[in-house]
Amino acid sequence: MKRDHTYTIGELARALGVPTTTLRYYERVGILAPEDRSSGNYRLYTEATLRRLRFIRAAQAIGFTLDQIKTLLRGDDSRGPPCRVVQRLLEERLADVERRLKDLRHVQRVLKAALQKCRDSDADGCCHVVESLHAKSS
Amino acid sequence: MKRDHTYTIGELARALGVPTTTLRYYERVGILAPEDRSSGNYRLYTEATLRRLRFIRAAQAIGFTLDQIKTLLRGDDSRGPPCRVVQRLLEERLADVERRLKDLRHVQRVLKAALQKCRDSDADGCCHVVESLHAKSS
DNA sequence: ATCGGGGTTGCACCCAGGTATAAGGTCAAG
DNA sequence: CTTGACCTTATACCTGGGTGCAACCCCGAT
Repeated sequence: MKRDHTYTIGELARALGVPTTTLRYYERVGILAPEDRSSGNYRLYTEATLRRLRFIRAAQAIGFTLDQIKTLLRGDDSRGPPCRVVQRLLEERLADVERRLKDLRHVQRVLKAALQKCRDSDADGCCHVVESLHAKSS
Repeated sequence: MKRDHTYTIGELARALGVPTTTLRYYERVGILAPEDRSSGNYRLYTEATLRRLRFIRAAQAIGFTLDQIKTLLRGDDSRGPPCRVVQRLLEERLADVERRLKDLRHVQRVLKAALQKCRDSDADGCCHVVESLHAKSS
């Protein structure tokens, strides 16, 4: 086990392919602080920060906002976790995703129909798109 | 056929459930202009504007940006349409939607797995969410 | 000692699609 | 002829997740 290994901001950035500016931004919005500062006032990060950052990026990919991710992480920081809160967040996100899936499937159908129309009326003026986009739901 | 019927901005807004401010915004960005002005300098819209607005909202619901919608509408305005352009826009949008569907299905799986884990480890500390979110793709 | 490639700060700006506010003009009904 | 609902303009601001810039500091190699 490597103990005490620290990263500068650039090293952390390279490790996860995140711009350094973004890491400073994360600090500004209070989601990812460096563990310490070097003698020369450089930010110093540890393995723990690395894991935290990895989680943040994964959660972002899932569609959580940084604010929500903060909440998810609070459950990690202060054990005696607001597990309920975390679970609710997951459930809400899942519900969102499923709504979104439904909507997108609808959109997919509409687009396919529009394209079909477009291709059918190839020769003539074509593109009666204006008439053919009738999405009833969002 | 009702000819010449005009709408004030408020009437148009009510007709489609769009705030008047948004209609003025649409004018600013050059996507929906009033046909004329009244003696008192009120914006006057016609049936044609109404149809155009309906299209705009439908296209937005499909996920097109206002810029893209402008392009779609250019094919409507100046006949001798850039039909190819319109078709390409539809195809690109469809491809986007399908990518997004794929991503969301992945997200759905990850969330379900995380929730399952959360529910399994009900009694203990619970919420090993931090470990369980491993979305490899966006 | 100096040079290049790090790092630090603060502040402004980007995107899209609006929303808010202020200060005033118009119009129909009572 | 006033009241109230509606309209006009201009300008600034909002959200989220950053990006860009200026001006300066730090550190290791030459």
